[in-house]
Amino acid sequence: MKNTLLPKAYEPAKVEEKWYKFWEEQGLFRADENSSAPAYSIVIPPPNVTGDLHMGHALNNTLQDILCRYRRMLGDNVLWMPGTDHAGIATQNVVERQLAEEGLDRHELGREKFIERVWQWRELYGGKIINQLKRLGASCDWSRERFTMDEGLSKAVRLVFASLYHEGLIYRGLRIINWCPRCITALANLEVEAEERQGRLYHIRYPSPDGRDGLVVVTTRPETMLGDTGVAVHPEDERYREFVGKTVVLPLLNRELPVVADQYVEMDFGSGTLKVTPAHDPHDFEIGQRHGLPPIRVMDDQGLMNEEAGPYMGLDRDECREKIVADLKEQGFLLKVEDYLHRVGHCYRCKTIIEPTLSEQWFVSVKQIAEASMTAVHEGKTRIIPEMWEKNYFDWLENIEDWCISRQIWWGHRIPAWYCEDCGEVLVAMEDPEKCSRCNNSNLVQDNDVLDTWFSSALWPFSTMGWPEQTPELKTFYPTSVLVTGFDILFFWVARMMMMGLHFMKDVPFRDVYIHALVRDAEGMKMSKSKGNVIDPLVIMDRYGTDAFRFTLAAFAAQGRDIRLSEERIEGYRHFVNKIWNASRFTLMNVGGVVFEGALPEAKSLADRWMLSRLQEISRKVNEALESYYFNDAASLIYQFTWHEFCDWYLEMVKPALYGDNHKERMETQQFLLYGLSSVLRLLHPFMPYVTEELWHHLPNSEGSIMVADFPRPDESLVDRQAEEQMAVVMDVTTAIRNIRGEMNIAPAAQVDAVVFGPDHLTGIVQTHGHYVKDLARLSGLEMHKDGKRPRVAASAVVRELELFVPLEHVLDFTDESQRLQKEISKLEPELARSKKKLANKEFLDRAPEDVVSKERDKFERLGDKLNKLQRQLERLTKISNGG
RNA sequence: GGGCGGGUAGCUCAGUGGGGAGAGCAUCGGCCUUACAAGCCGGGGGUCGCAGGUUCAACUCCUGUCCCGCCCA
Repeated sequence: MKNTLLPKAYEPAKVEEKWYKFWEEQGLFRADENSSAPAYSIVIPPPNVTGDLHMGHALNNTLQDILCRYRRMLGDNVLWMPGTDHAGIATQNVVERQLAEEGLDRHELGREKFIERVWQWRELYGGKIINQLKRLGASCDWSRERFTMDEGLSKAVRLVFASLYHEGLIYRGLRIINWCPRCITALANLEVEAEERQGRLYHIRYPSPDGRDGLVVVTTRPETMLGDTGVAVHPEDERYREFVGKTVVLPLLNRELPVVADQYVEMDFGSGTLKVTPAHDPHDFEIGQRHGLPPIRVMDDQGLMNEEAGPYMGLDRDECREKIVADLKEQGFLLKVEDYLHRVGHCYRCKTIIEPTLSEQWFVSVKQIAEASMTAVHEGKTRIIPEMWEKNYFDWLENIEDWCISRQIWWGHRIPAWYCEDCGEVLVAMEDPEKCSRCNNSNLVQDNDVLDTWFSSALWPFSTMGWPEQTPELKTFYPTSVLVTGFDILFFWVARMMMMGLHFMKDVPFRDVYIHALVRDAEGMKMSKSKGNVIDPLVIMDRYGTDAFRFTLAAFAAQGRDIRLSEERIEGYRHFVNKIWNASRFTLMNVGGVVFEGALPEAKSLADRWMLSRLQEISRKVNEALESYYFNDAASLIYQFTWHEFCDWYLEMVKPALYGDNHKERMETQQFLLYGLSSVLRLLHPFMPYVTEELWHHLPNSEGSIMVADFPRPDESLVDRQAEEQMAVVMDVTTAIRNIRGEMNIAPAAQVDAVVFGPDHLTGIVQTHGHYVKDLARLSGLEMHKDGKRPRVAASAVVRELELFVPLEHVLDFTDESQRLQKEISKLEPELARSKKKLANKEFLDRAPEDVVSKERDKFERLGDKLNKLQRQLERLTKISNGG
């Protein structure tokens, strides 16, 4: 017999670890690639191996876990594929920082040794975030855990690179790219974050060669003038027509710059002239190309001015700017400086200001594969949920530019390209080449660069399943059922997975993409370490328990809206966990270890019939909500039902039967009570895995883990409309009496009587189920009459068509009671007036649908009847209080 | 400048095919009633950003407008 005595309060810390271990040991997270059950699969958005679990991860993985646990309970063959990505730049940064502490840098160590160090680091710390995900309860199939630098995934990366290269979709080219002088690497356009900065507009005079005024250019970056090789004006700009084809002189360096006419120039911005720096601005580069203006790089890889900068060589960008501005001022070239708010690109990893720089890099030509990704969504092969994100997805893909994939770092997949030192041939191959395919010499050097981490992440949905091998996993689980992710990586990751999946698997990587919210702080600010407003999920789990935390996230995960999280809210849901705990405690105390055999008997009592019926409705709605990613609806449905129906009403209603001495009645009630509780726990399990598992094992007839118990599905045969209607009457009458008690300040312990007048169909219900009312409203007596003399000194109320009196001889305060009635009346009056007006409107009667009109008529009658009764009650009261 | 989202109770938010405005927290009053004071019972509180329009009927649809947030240039 199981232990049915529960401690008074739930202590999460004691049970969480135990059950996670249990699930793992029982192999309950394992997916079966050979099963014939319906497959359900999700690949985890791989967290950075350097990462710590933050709120974003917590939300993201809670939602995935809810889906996975739900599907498992429905009997699906669930694969939740976990893993981490190697986070090239971030990881390299971490290890370099570690080296710096030892007084080393990676160049002293050398490439091979450095990479060894990174692997060592990964061995030691890479498991951290995985353990944190386990803390959260994530039911991933850890036996399949993958890492983007694994052998298999690396092979996939290499094959994809080689294929795209041979298809002409990957190429090497000289372009303006985004250069981070701190990370010392190129970045993709996406990896640059534009941030508003207070800057300045410098108006600088570029004189004519004859010493006359020349042109005034306007720039926010005066240091780039050292790389100017021209000045552009708009072809239709009358002001500067005479300058076109002539030259002006670059101050400080005294270089002659041709003046060209180009459509790109905005005539009404600044002076309407544009200094052209082809090596440090993408637009300038294009203008340079059109007019034959050579690019001159004036900075080196670390952002220091180089030999082209003449006297400014060796200064960094900021120092150089200061010096140049001072020199220009001194020499009289600086005409004006204005404050100017503009957006400046920053490295998304280290926040350093990006330097647009001309550089030779590898690119993926994406236009063509982007097209297929759009089509797939247009055709509904993949759904994006909520739909509003589709537009962003399309916009981005429509305006997509080639993707710069080479990074000048060491940690990552090295580009499988070799250069022949003898003939200059470029070789790209799956196997490391030994000889040049053109000149047959073996003087080959591999490209030094590695690939963008997102390049390998883009293959995640199939590389993790063993591609390029044709594995049973791929057969069973690809395409995956859904991808759950935040909108911040819609382009970085989702769109790219679509492109790669469609190109290499010939099918979309996922059927659904569910885009969830961002977690913000209570003030709606994005959480960030620098703002100091971060709430650490691990601290929260310690303090409130994982279940309360997860439930909070789910309850706030409304589609299309950010989550404002505060500890208060989590605390609120901890109360809910406790409520469940205590409802279970109550149940177990009153059921003992009785194990019931066989099917549920037919419910006879109103309480049981009602509870069972309500449960069907709730489980129907919860299933619907989970199927369509309305996590918050599912959570609040269960919350409302559990607390305000199951606990507030049902548990109270069954107490007499449980405490009574009718053995048969007690046994039946125990069965339904257990069934109800078991259903609640199963409904809750995807949200609150730990407490539900703990309680499950205390239930006398439970077997094994709740993880593999059946998720409640609606059973139409248990829906009982009549019970729900009757119960509604019982609840209304009970509430009305409780209201009177409350308003009249009748002590809870004091017993009162109630007399009910009204039509048979209602008094009949009250008659039959009066024991519930008596119990819940603490009545000593309850009488029913069709009509007759009303009690003299009594508080009264109208419920539906029932008039309800609580005789309070000697204690009734006439003033209080008449005020109470008056209040009821004045609430009713405007409502009745509105209804009356509506029914007096001929247009309404003519045009509104019949059922709406008849509903309105019913309402009018109901309100009128109620008002009448209340007024009569008030009159009678007044008469009595006046001594009548 | 373009696009998207939001403005509903003191706070945070639901309201997914137009037809009686909801929840949680907070607040007020009453209760240690043998599951739970992390609780129970009851109450108060909203001209649904503003202005028009469509409609018999608008929180819901349309137009304009103000404010806030995000993305892209």
